[in-house]
Amino acid sequence: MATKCDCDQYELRTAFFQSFREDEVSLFCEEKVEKAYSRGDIIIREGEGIKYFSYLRSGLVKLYKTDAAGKDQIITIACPFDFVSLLGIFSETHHTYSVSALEDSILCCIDISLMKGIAMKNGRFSMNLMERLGAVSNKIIQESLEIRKRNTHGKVAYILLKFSKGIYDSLVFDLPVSRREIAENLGMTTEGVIRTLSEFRKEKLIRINGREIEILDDAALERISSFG
Amino acid sequence: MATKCDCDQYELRTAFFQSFREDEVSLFCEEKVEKAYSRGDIIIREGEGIKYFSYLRSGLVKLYKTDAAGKDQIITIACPFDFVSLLGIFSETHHTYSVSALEDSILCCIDISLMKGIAMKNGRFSMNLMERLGAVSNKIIQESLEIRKRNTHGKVAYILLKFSKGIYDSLVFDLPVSRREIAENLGMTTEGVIRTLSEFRKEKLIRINGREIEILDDAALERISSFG
DNA sequence: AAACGGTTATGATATATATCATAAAGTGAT
DNA sequence: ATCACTTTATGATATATATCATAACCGTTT
Repeated sequence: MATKCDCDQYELRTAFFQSFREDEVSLFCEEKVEKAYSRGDIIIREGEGIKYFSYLRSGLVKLYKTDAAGKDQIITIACPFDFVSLLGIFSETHHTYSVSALEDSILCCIDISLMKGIAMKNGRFSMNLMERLGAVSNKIIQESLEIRKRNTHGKVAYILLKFSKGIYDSLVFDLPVSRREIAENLGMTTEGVIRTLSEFRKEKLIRINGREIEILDDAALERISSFG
Repeated sequence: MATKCDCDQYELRTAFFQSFREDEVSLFCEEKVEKAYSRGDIIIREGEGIKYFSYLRSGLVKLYKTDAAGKDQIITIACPFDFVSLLGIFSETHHTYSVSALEDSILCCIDISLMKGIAMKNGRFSMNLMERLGAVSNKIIQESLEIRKRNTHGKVAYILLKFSKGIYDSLVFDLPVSRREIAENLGMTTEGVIRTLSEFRKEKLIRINGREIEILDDAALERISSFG
């Protein structure tokens, strides 16, 4: 499951680690491993010790928490080159959320103490990392506020537009999640999500075919998303 | 309004900047200013350019966003030694939220580029900062999830317990916020908050005298908070 | 003291949303 | 192919919550 790093160094340096010194790039690539997961695999379990700093190389994953009653709450859906490790990574010893694969995914993982070691010695890298981690955390906080202020119609319109514009960049796409998972992300019930999607379909805002969605009236969805 | 630094270095080094070198402590203290604000003062306006990195020395502030309709959404309430600057501080050029004083407050501010300069040169400090900023962002995300999963009774119980245990460490305290602000924090209506508080009063869970609250039945509130 | 604006408060009502029940369709395992 | 199980779907109903209306109260200004 784990293979040696095959990232080309160019990508590494531009996308993430512009601030690495040459010897650090080598060290990083030497130590980094890629791990492949299939759709549905659990990648990280809440409560596990933190071993790696990791980011998503390809695929799609969800970050979520499970409460005492066994109900899941999805924190966010992470796209390629998002960090799977959030900020807690340096202040916590154990994961505070679980991660699982929504699509077949490849993660790049590097030993957390090595990561800390490099950050400790290289302020520029540390800053770079802080900027990136900060942007991710910020995005999660913003999105959480955006969802909170909407009613059910606005929430569903919001997430459809997020998939269409933010993730797949297409008016037609396959939902990577079940209606239940959408509900867990939006703080709604599964039936509520299904019903709202059906209503959008009846109003000819979208076409539904199982998990395949086509946005028919983008402007109307935008209106519902920003109004509701 | 702005005065020179008078933090004693011991506090500085232990609470925040354990990792500073001696010359950095001097530089930091040389450049740092304290700013005093009165209850109600707006400290930072959403959209303003980021000039300072700052943390709360004393008092209580709220971080919030104002939407197009003029409605506020409170992101979090920050206590002394919380950072007022969240993670965006290094990835954004402008503030993405406003900050105002709930109580008379003193902020410690340091020029953002100086902060970046020190972080850039001192990896250990940078790591330390990242840990602290990470913990704050993490707390906000966690709290947002906690609030989201509760119904109105659970939400109000949750915030009462937060004030009692998390902030004032007392069963009797003065609410630092209006009912409207509680609503803005919990994603409820003002009337909903007032009504719920009245119900708690009628059920003898709390005593209300204006903004003064006394927790009478802590266990029941805990039950409502974790169940609802 | 009076007038004003905001906050707290409560009731009546409307509406949004969840819950419950049921069923069809899809999915994976044997 | 059949079975078990989950997901999607829809209707009926219950419930939670918001909205609207009104009023008392409080602090501030005139």
